[in-house]
Amino acid sequence: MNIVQEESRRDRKKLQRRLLLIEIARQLIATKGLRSLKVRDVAEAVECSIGSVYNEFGDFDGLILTVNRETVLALTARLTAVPSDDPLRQLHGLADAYLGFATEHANLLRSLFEHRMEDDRPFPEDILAMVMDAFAVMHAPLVRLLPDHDPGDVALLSRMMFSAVHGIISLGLEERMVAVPPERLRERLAHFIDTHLAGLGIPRR
Amino acid sequence: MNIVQEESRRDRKKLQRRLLLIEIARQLIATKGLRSLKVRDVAEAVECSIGSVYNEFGDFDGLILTVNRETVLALTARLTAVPSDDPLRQLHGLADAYLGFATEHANLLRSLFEHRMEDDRPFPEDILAMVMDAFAVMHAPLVRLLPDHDPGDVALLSRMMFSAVHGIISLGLEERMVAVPPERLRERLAHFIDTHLAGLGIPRR
DNA sequence: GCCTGAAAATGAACATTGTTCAAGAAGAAT
DNA sequence: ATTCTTCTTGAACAATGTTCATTTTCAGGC
Repeated sequence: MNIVQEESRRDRKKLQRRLLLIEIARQLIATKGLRSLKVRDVAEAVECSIGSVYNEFGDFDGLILTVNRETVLALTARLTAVPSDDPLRQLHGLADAYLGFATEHANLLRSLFEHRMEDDRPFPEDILAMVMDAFAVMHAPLVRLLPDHDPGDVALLSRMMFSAVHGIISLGLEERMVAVPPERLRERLAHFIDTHLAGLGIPRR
Repeated sequence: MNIVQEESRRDRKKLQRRLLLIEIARQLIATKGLRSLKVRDVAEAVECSIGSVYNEFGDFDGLILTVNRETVLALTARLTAVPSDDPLRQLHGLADAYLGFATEHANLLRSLFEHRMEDDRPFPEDILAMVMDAFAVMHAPLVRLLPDHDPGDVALLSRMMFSAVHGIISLGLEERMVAVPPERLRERLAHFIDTHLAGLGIPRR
């Protein structure tokens, strides 16, 4: 046997199907919500047996977590793509990017934040770390805007600011408990950030 | 038969059990999380049949929603109890009160915000309204602090501010994705509010 | 106290859905 | 072609929400 990983026909098919399973599951979550996701629906859509889902992901949570993992990655990618030339504009861009992502992928984001593990099984460390990373995106621009502040304070501030944005958006987008009208959300978010920055001593432009 | 509601023995027992069912369900949610709540566990703990749970609440969601309804009421009571003599102190008190409630009843609050209806059944209007009410508690003190602002703006601002606090707390309390260390949360929240108020032109004390 | 009709309680049976695993199919190695 | 490993399958099982025919309870009238 070759030491080098060979791309056997079997492996290719297996990977292919793994990707398909994830894609189908994602679409089902995105369109009908996490609660409506059923193993049998996924298996049928992919035209494979129920057992194969288990072979691939261990259990149903495994599939959900895989989708959630990719959701954080997509979110991070979107946040990272925000131009960083101007720190002030970057902060607004980050809030906008999050709002955009939350609008387009409401159910996927909900799945990420609302999914609970069975029993008391621990939440996967890697997803934790990825979410933490995503919530730290405001750190860099804030460091540039507040060069004289204590680094620890800025680190905390950046996560709080993004958590605040998250709270405003996630509640604002719940059609059910509209804390803020959607159409105004964007401008209001920008205003909110400006106000907070002003409180930090950064002049409005 | 009397027109006046008579308190028959039957009615008393029924009400008694209804209260017990709710209490048990609440404790189970509070200690083991919404996902671990099972009809059979509740029925067994109350020593009644499964069917009685259905007679009382229609379906399982009905029981959960009843618990959630009482959770909003408890939250609102706690927020309303915050002294309102000094608007600035009141704002801090409201954030503290929410933090306290979220700390003591983490799972109940999660149940309120994370529970999704089966299929596409609509979320009960009354709970929506109650949550909206709870999220408007910052309105009164902000009106006093910003007497010259547009009333509509203040209404939006108050909901955004509370949503922000909600976001910071709910993420901060997730042991799993600690955006902000719990012990610092309290002081940091106060600081966050002060900064935002400063941005609104209200001098720090 | 007994009878009777309405209301409630019961829990076995059913429906849905996550999970397991023995048997078989498919492919790789020789 | 044969063997050996690995993967796939889906029937069976387990857990859990839901229903409903039957039984029990009990208020009201006699």
